[in-house]
Amino acid sequence: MLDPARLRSDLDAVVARLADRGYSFPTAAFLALEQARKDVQVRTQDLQTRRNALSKAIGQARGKGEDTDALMAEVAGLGDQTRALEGELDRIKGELEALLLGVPNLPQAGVPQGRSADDNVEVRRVGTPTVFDFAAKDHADLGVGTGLVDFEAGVKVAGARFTVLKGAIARLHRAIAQFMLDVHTAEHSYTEVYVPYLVNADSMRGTGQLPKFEDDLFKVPRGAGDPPLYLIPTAEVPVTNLVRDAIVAADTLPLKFVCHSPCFRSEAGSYGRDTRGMIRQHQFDKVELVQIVAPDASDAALEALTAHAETILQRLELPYRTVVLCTGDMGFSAARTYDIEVWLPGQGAYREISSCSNFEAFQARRMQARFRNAAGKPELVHTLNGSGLAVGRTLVAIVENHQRADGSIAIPAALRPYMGGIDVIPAT
RNA sequence: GGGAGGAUGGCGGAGCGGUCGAACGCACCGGUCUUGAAAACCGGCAGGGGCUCGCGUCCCUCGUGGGUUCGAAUCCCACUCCUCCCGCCA
Repeated sequence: MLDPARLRSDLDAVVARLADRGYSFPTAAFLALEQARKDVQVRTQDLQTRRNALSKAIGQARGKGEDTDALMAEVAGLGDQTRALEGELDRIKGELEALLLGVPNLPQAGVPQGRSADDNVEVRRVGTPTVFDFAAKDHADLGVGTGLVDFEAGVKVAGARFTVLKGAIARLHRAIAQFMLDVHTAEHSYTEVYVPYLVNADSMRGTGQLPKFEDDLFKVPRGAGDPPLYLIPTAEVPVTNLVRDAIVAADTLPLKFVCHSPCFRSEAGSYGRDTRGMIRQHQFDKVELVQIVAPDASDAALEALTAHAETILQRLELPYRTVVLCTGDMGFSAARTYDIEVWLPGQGAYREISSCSNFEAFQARRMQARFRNAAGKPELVHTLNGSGLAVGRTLVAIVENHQRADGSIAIPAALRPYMGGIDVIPAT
């Protein structure tokens, strides 16, 4: 959520910056609501003041044994009037909040101007696209070729966009996650956390998935009277919400968490896209990096977090590039985002394998996540997160980049300790 | 699932329906004292919001939501969560 004070004091600049990312701020509706809010709030508070003063006077008079009939007559009806106006104020504030919850974050200064992914700017490229002296296959063919990736079983058990892994490929999947966790905890000093995979609506609202993107989520209804839960689309949600409604001590910052979890996405609206293979699944694993930092530290933290994610690709000998997303391609809650794209020979393209963002105070304001600053006053923290990395897509990248002419797959050296020492997954 | 108790500021913990946003203690901050520190003493110290150039001032918040009342931390109802006991399951 944007800072309401800034919206009031600097509306034109905010509207202009939102337009840069293709969002049209409902200025007229906002101004009308804001005017109504101000008007009703002042009247409400005025009534409350009078009611409180008279009530207090009644108490004092009673204490002295004086007659209170005159005061009682004066206050008669004030309570009802006040309650009516309070209800009106609540309604207006609710509308205002609903409006603001639908407004995306402001891009940082320096984020390139653009409308789509075509306008993203490459900031570095590491390694070179893998070349083969044989006809390379994509991961779907390779996986089926090993007999260890079973797309049909996934469809039978659950449906489209679900996949079953077996044997050495299932182990490779596990090895990738273990490796990432070990690197981030041991070398990058993140604290590993295990969290719920079903969360409540407050958590989804805190990180920005609700109210606007409910269609992207799997919603789990419960018994009558119990509110629904939601399957997490990323560990970002439960992990970042650890600091919701909290005031943390300044000396505990930065908080750095790493979390391996499954992620569930409805993929509504992506029909027909990436239907082949396991690039886009309803369920996939991800190792997520989350940082909670002081505001003045968030820019540097984004660079560091992105580098932590890139380390994994380097260790796995995978070529990649890092791009900064343009204003028009950024996610709803982000102020600045780097996407890390791994080279996929099967597609002959770089494909997203990690997205690292600084949300500044956008999520913190929704969550009321604060720290006690040097002045001793609560102040909103900044939140960041990034994939470090998506496990399923890393599996795809390894299979495709480390394939051999006979259809077997070489295991990168970094993963062999996690694979019981084997260095190749043979084709059947 | 059954029963009992509880929820108050960063923490602990008081609070006959009326000067209670809340005693007291701890923690924290500032000061006096001290070579420095500790101790002692003095003072400060919840969050959010409105109006105001500012000094200020007003409103809301004692788990959440309703209700009673001129007035609710305090009374009533519902809900949530926590603790303990019994049962059940892992």
